[in-house]
Formats: sequence, structure tokens, C-alpha cells
Amino acid sequence: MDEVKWLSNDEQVAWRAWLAVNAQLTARMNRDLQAKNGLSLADYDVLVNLTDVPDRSLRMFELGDKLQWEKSRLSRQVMRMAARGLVERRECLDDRRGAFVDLTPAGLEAIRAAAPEHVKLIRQVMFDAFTPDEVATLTKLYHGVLERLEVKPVEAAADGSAA
Amino acid sequence: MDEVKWLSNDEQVAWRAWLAVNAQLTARMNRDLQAKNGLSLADYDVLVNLTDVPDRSLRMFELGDKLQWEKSRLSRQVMRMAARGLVERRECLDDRRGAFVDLTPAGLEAIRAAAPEHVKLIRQVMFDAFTPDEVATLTKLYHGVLERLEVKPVEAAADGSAA
DNA sequence: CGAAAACAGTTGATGCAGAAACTAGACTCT
DNA sequence: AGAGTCTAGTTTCTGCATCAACTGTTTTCG
Repeated sequence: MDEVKWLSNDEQVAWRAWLAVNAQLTARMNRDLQAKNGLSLADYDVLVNLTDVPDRSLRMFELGDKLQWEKSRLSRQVMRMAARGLVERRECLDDRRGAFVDLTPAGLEAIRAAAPEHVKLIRQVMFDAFTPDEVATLTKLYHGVLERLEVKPVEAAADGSAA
Repeated sequence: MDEVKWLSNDEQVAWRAWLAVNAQLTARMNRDLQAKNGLSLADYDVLVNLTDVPDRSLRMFELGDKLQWEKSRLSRQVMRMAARGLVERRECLDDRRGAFVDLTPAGLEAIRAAAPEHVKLIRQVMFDAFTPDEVATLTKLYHGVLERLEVKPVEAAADGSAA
């Protein structure tokens, strides 16, 4: 009844490679961003999501949906970023529970400064070595995983700017 | 001179999907392990690496190499796990700076209890939906990424047991 | 209307992760 | 031998992530 179907050897190799890429690449992005631009990956992700959007402003919960973060995490993250001047909080008049987060000029400058190096790294370790077919396969597989995790797939920005 | 080569739209979609899978799957594994077995993913990873090895014992630095963790992180992790009885620390007679980490019976029991559900999740969201070709492609691509990150690819355990 | 439920966001407690400084034992090389 | 260097591991400090509890607001619906 509860026979376990273990991973085949090939699957296990793939799985461990996945875990390793996952951990190493995340760590690397964090280190590079921190060293070169004084941003954490979390900072970067917030900035990207604000830059993506026409008026560079989002309700907290919208940002939270995009990032799929715990709301407490977002709350603290925004607080810290506001203290550093990267974003600004603005109260919402329609719904007095709510709050907007606006990208500041300093925040825009910060991501404009950070993005090129960041994209370069991603290209270097991933996309420059992948064929279009491989990219398509990856996308298909990832989206499948997201569906099975019951998370909605993510869209791209209108201009492919911010990675 | 410093023209930035942004990501194409397809690449960007793939990239964001990767980020999402990465974050969501890690979070999910953590939650499930914590809820069902009282283990963090970090606990699990340590246990897997000890289970993999013939005598279920490793030097700290060997474990650190396998996990690719900061040594301070490993030090604390092992301390916490030892306090909970999942592993035991043992001093090294050959090299008096050194320390062994031994898997305890309780640790073995913990991973035996946790592994089936954990593997089931991984199968559910990934491998059961992948063809062998796709698994092979993933492995190839990930190993490529690891090389470009200058990290050595990882091996599988002898018995495909512990995912 | 008005009570109950749902929602938006913050706060407090706790545990974890990373960088750098530190301790102490082992190597190297003349 | 012994000065300098390297290696193994711990500790300190700081910042981040999660969970649960909480405040205040809006919605629902009988």
C-alpha cells in the first residue's frame, strides 16, 4: 500500500544538480549584488516589480502577489527599503487599510545601475549557453512545475529590460 | 563598449519561471517537512549526506564540501541537530582541530520517516511529469551552469534512496 | 441595519544565514 | 627546531524570514 517509488539514478542526479544550481546561483546573485550595488536579491526583486509596472507604484498586496512573499516579509522589506530611500510608502485613500509602495528616483537609479551586471551574470551562466529549444523546454517544464505547485505562471515585462 | 544585452522575451519568461519554481518549491519542501516531520530542509540535507556515506559519519569539512555551506552555518546547524539528538559530534584523534559528525539512530529514523513523503512531492511536481529525455536535458543544462559557476557537479548515492 | 467574516497590513518572538574575527592545531621550509 | 602559513572549526554580530497574534477596515448577508 505505501510502497515508495524512489528516484531513479538519473532522476537523482538531475535532482541534486537542481538543488545545487538553485543554492549556488542564488548565493552568487546575492553576493554580487551586495558587493557591487549594495542591494540584496530581495531588494532587487522588489525594484524589478515596481519598475515593471506603468506608474511604478503598487499596492502592498499586489506586490506581495507578484513576489509570492509572506506579507510580514514584504512589510519589513518595504520598511527597510523606505528607510534607505529606494521606495516610498503612500497611504491609500480609497481603502484606508491599504498602502501604496512607490518607486523613488533613487530606487530607479539603483536598479538601473545594478541590472546590467546582474543580467550579464545570468547570461553567462545560463542563457548564453542554451539553445532556443532548450529555453523553450525549460520554460515548459518550469510552468508545469508551477501548475503542480498550484502557483500561477509569471509574465514577462513589456520591454525585456529588467530581467 | 558597455552595451547591455538584455534577455529576450522568451529568456525572460524562462528566467522568471525558474525564479518562481525555485522559491515556491523550496518553501513548499520546507513547510511540508516541518509540518509532517519536524525537520527543516537544512536538517534533511544534512541527514541525506550522512546517510549517503558508508559509515554514516563525516568530518565537518567534508560535510561542508558536500553541502557547499558556509562553515559557520554548518557549525550551528550541527550544534542544533546534536542538541535534538539527530547527530552526534565526535572528536577526531588524528587531527585534534577536527570533529566528526555521526548520524544517530534517531537521525536515521527521522530521515527514514521523512523521505517517502518528500520524494513523493518531488515526483509529483517534477519527475512524474518529465520524460527521460527531459530529465537528461535538465541534467546536462544544470551541470553546465554549475561548471560556469565553478562548482563541481554532484554525484548520486549508490542506492537512489534518499532523494 | 448590524453581527460575523474576510481583508490589508503591522508587530513581536524566535530561529536561521552570512561575513569577519578569532582559537587552536598542523604543515612547510630552510 | 621554529617562524610563517594554512587549515578546521567556533563565535560574534547583524540582518533577514517565518509564524502567530494583533489592529483597524471593508464586505457580506440574514
